[in-house]
Amino acid sequence: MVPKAAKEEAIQNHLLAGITPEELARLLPNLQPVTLELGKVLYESGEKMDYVYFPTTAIISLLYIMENGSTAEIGVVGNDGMVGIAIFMGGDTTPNRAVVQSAGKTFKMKAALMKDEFTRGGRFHNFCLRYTQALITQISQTAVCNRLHSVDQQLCRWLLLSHDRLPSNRLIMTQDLIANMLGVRREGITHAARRLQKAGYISYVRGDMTILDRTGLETGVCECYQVVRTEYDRLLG
Amino acid sequence: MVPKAAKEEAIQNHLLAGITPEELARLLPNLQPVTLELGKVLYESGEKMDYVYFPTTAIISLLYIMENGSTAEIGVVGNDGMVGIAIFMGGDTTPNRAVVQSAGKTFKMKAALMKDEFTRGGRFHNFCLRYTQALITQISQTAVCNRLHSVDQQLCRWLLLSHDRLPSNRLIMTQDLIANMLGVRREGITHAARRLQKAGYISYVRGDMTILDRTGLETGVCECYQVVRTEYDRLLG
DNA sequence: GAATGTCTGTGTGTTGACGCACATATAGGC
DNA sequence: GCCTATATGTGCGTCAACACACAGACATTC
Repeated sequence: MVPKAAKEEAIQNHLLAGITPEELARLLPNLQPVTLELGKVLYESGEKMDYVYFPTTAIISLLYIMENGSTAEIGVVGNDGMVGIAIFMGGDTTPNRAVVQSAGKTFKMKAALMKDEFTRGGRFHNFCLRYTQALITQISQTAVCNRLHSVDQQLCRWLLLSHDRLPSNRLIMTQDLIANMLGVRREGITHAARRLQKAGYISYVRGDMTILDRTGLETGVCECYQVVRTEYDRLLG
Repeated sequence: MVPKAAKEEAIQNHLLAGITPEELARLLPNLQPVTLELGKVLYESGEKMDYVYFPTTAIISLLYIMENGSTAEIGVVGNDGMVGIAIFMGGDTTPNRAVVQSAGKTFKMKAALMKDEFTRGGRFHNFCLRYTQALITQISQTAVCNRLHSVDQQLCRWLLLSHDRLPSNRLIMTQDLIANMLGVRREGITHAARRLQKAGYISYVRGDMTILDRTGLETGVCECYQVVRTEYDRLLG
């Protein structure tokens, strides 16, 4: 039996909300709710993926880890999508780490079941592919932004992308961790965050950040944010 | 009738070379050979794609164009892949421009025929998806490289990625154009290229560059190149 | 061979981000 | 309350890349 509450919770994830009732009915018994703590690693680079994850309130960051240990984020996944696209794309692994950026809930499903449902075709298949294209846009825009924009702009972009995937205005995260995500120095984030706080857009105390004025953040962001946002809406809206 | 010569030429493209004989036989009558000049734009950002392109000797660059006109490359496609993945991913467009970086030959095919063959499933379907995953890795690594590495390292990476997709050691391309691809200043490329020439790795005269010592370039490159190379081999090798 | 346009080399000053060092502030355990 | 670990603020020297300016080299055209 599938309790109705599980369905209500599952469709907080936009992909699960968008598929047909028949598809959802097939998937629901296989979706296991999991609560993820900050910092939990879902996949290690090159590691075979056993599960696909559909976040509802958690946010997952996709990171590349350099040989010297420095890191850079290539994309972020929340209730807009799924973690583990390599499972149906055919590669089974990626050279990235998937790590929990904001604690919360997800549903996980066995990789084999994911492949089965994907190969049935149908709307689920199409949704997975369209989501993948949206993710490609996000990664592309990260590349562009890393090349051409300032740390200030990138912090705004990152905060807005996170906020879009967050159930509240609070983000539990130290400046040191944000710096690791963006691949910049911790001091760089301190400077940028102070400016945003002085402007009244955010407030923060020791790893507890609150977004006070989204519109303000949007004035400080580069065009990259809107490009990604528009593309997600176009492909999955 | 499909002349045998056309088949010989088509399978210079690795995707076309890897699919089943039946699939190739179905596609061949629909593949039109096209010779592309340097600078030719295949798709504009947001423009509906009418054709998918399978390069054999040409190289296509995927660029993002900022509102202020500055540009940055997010990926490069040669005989290893195809241009126009948005056609089968379902989005039909992308926010990027596809422009010819190195003149040469491609085969093009109507978007509708591409979709038909893709939805048949089979090895072609799987190859398209695996190629897409490889491209994601390339874009991801571009993001990482843009964040963490020097112009010198990035030029080496770019030259090696291009050389892998080139039928010869010659690359017809001015420093100004390379700068636009990498999203850096022309002078930055001048400096980096001079160092590589002094080291004997390359030689160049007014937009005519020759790669003399690949192994040398590999000593100057960051790990990003090898990550991408390995992933292409794993997924499509 | 003169004129023009394009490509490459070089200099100067500026700036954004880095690396390092250390000061201050808060939370939590004992 | 004290201690320690962690988080944030700040200063300073360095450096890579930037913007701008212009000189020289080569190619093409007439």
